[in-house]
Amino acid sequence: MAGVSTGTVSNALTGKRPVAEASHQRILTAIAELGYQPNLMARGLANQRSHVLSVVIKELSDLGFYGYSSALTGIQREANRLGYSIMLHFVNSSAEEEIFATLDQIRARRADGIIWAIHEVDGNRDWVRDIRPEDYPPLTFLHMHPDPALSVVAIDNQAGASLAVAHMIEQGARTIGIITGPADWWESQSRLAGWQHALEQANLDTGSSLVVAGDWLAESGQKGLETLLNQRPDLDAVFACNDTMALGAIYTAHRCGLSIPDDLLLVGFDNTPEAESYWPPLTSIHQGLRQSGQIAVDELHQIIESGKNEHISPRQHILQPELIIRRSSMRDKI
Amino acid sequence: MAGVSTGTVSNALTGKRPVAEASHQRILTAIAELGYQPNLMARGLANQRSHVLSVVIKELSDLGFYGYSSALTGIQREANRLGYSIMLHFVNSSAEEEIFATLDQIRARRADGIIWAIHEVDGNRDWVRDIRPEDYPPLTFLHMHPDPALSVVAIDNQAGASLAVAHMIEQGARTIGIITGPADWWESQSRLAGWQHALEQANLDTGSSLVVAGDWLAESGQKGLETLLNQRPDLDAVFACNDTMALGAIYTAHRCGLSIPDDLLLVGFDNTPEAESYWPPLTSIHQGLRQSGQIAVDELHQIIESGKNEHISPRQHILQPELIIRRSSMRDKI
DNA sequence: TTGTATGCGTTATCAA
DNA sequence: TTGATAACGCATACAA
Repeated sequence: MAGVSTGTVSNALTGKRPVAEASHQRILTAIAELGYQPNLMARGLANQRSHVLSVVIKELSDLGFYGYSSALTGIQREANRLGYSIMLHFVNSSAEEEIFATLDQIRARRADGIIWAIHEVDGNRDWVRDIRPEDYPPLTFLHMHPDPALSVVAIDNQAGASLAVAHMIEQGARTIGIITGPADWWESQSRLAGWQHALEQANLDTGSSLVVAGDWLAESGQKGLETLLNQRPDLDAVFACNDTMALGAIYTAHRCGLSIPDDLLLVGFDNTPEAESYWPPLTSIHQGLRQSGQIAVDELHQIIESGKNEHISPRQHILQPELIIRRSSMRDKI
Repeated sequence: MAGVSTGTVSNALTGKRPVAEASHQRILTAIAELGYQPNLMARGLANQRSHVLSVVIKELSDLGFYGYSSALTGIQREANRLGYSIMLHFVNSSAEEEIFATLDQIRARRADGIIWAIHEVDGNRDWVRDIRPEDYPPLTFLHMHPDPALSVVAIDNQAGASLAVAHMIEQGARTIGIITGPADWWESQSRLAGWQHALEQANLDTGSSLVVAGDWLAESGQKGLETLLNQRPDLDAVFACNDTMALGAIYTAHRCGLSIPDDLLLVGFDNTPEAESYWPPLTSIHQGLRQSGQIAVDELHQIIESGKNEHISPRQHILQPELIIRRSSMRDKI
């Protein structure tokens, strides 16, 4: 008799109930011969558990890829370790229409959890207030404004920006401009606040002529520095809110015959792998993006495993960034 | 009576059979009230169709993110349009162990199709020969060596490289070095062949002292140009096989006091958004990565819809890249 | 230790 | 046009 019942096969595969060694062997060889693969849709249906994590990000095009890519790497590694598959969703606008279309898709797929990693823009997280939590799987927000009512994993952007600016002050800078991201992004606001805080600590100018908004792309860094130089001929340092815009600023400095760091100090944010090959090599703020992705998965996994009925109180994970010093900010060259 | 049978609900939602207007309305309002979402796992189980596409890429960390990110964007857009969800899988090594673990996961999830977008390295696609095709869903290879027996969407890397080199020859270059990617990558080999072809056409030197291998990262571009300059003091142009390594080459040129383009012409590959903010702005080869992702999805969709039993003969899509000229390669400045 | 029966949420078949 | 009923492939409670 080659036959074994389906129940026994199930037990052999999941190991939830003991199976005789003989049967176990027969099942294994049969599986190998037939090229059998368990159907995870059926299993999910029976278990009410899909072992799928939905990750929602903004469309990667145009935008800096580095942030999303790094976070995704951390997410994927940890998810894989814990036995989850990753479903990827893109959202482009802040239109509620699109957001709810995505959420519906996630619900329909019965994902076990959601990592919401859309950069926060004024008001584009309001939908959370409007939904019935019991309709959705556990939800963790990645790289967004901490909120005690929600599960959030984020970088301390303000502290990072302060780190950058304080460092330039220490190097002797007195008139420090900033090229921010779009004004409605939380990250922009947070880094701007950090810049301002560090300057106030040192009693330095924080006037609006020192602030210009970019859009994270290199070209806006070019124009940003142009504008700053026009507004403040006495400018002696710049904090660019990401490395890509810093690259644009370097471009403009070259074009204007200004030497970095001799005439102008420069610090970026992100610490992309390329930053050390800029000319000059760029001082930058390192965020633990991979780590934050990992933490988000762990957090979610914990909530999922807990049964989520016992209403775990949401946790806030705030990671501290780190200053990586390179030549672009060193007044006295080595 | 508020009751309608499940079958009618199914028909109302899928529209596969006519439903009375009255019932239809009642169903719609009930759905809205209850916050009902169809269970796609159950639907998939019944339909033998998951409406999931599995995308397999190499882990993004360290590697240049640009290529994968762009392709992923194209894939996601088209998949979304056609009603597929995207499952993302990472593979790191060429170990068959890891490859088959990934393939097993995909099979277990019953994906409708696979986009295999791991950069090809010597022999790491051999597994295709060992599998029984009937065990797997339709499979399309993205950015790999065309193979008449397989469905492939790729860029013509050789043509792109030739474009780059021919352009520099036209600008007056006579001793043109190349910084390739890792020697075992198909892309590297292909671009190297294009470099060689263009030089032979013009009866120029293709000696091994003009070739140095990088690893796609900026730092290898730095060292690459150093090596080339040591080996060939007469070097007057360089083709870097991606923009990131070109950035490294620019670094070294600056460090050595060489002017690009006055002393050295430089062309990259990828045409990343940052390339135009390098100093000098970088001439580069534009690949239609987003488009190739889209084509891969369309291709797959077509095979899936066809029922795949009628053995569609696999198609090869080869996209032609494009030369984007910027200052780094212009002998006579404007 | 193993087989049998039932349910998971959907679609499809067949009557009504 | 609709309602019952049997798959789909797995897990599980209950018997054996």
